[in-house]
Amino acid sequence: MNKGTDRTPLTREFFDRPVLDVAPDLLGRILVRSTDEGRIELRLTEVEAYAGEVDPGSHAFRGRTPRNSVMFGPPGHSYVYFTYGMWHCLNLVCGPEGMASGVLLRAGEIGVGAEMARKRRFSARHDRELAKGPARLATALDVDRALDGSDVIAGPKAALSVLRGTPPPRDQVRSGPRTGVGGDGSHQPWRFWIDGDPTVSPYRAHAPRRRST
DNA sequence: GGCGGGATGATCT
DNA sequence: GATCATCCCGCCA
Repeated sequence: MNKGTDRTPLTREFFDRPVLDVAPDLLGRILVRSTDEGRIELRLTEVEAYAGEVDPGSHAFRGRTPRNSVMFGPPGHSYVYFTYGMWHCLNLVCGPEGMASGVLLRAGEIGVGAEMARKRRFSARHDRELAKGPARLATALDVDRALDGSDVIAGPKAALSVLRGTPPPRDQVRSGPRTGVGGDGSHQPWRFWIDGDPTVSPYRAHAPRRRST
């Protein structure tokens, strides 16, 4: 990790903005996960924006449910969901409150605590694959539903927090369609990543699963 | 390295 | 009962 990285936690105001402002601005920030075993730090390299109840790709599209209720609460909190029967994904809720918008954290580079991440991600061949993909990121950082609703601006001692880090130059930020989102939500360029970064997950077009016969 | 397909279960209609 | 913001393995090149 760069010397001179800004280790100040992000503020509530940072998250209390429209999701399309917050999402690209999260690139290069440092996500800190603290557990009994130690600390893992990850530099965010890929994210996706989900624009609340107006976005067909969003869990909040059909309104508030017990699972997604955190998305409707104050910005600066984590929303963790369980999917495909096996995996967790980590999101950060953005403002304004009640909009139910969030940013899916899709990939990052582990700078501190790689040993712990390797233990949890034993099948990864290279360190750049430890958090390449949203479920891998959550697995590497030991994130599950127990962390749903965590306040991420409480400082680096909290279970989950985000520090200012070092955002990339504007011309290194790319955007494109979101991964795995079909239907009306598929054409918005709401996926953001750092150009050329080896930890960015490969794009896969949305492919409807075959009907079982 | 690039694919096809199976695994697996909470959630919501 | 369909959907799901996925990953990994095995196979082929």
